Amino acid sequence: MSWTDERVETLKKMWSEGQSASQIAKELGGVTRNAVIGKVHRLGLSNRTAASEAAAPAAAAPAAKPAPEPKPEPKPAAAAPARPAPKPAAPAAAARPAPEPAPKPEAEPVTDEAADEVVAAPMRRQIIPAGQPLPPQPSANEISPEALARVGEIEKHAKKLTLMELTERTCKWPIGDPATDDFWFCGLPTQSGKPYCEAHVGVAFQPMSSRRDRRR
DNA sequence: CCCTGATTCGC
DNA sequence: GCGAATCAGG
Repeated sequence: MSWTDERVETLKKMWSEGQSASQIAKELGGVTRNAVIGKVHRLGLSNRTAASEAAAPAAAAPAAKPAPEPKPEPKPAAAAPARPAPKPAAPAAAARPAPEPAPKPEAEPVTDEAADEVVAAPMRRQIIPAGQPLPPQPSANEISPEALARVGEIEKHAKKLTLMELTERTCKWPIGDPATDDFWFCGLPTQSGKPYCEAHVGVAFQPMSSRRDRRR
């Protein structure tokens, strides 16, 4: 596989959308995340709004180099992308990982004002309607209130992954209405071997006894 | 252990 | 230019 214009375009798009290198690699196919990262750097579009600031936040600093070499390499590097903001074309198009949106609502959700605190994260996920009544969940009326309560709680922290973002270790519990944009997968860490996170395993797999005992 | 991105360097 | 290997952080 080579970097055709088309593939590069996809790369640029996804990278600017905040997709991880591995996700982009999967999407493109035929390349590893290393290849993607390598290309990203070669394209000079490395820093995309301080993604993880883990390493090399000041990599762009030209003077940061001790430069023991006799020849001081120019090193373009920076180029200051200064994107004019990625046009919020589609409202709920891509699922943004949203660092820490909700403070922690107590009981009733729904109240979700756009607490626009302009800090370091420019790309804030559009929080749309919110608090929709959950679509019919499997056997919801036969599940222990405790389990349901836990699900309700953890779903507030759901990572809201799209179908493509699911991996073997992300909870595949669907949330919302598949017919609309208001749909995502839980995405929290799976219970190990299970397809769901702990809370969702609780509602997905019920002990027989539990079901019988609560027979009406 | 899973994941991230960054960097190096032989090809 | 490319990307595996490696590094480093979460």
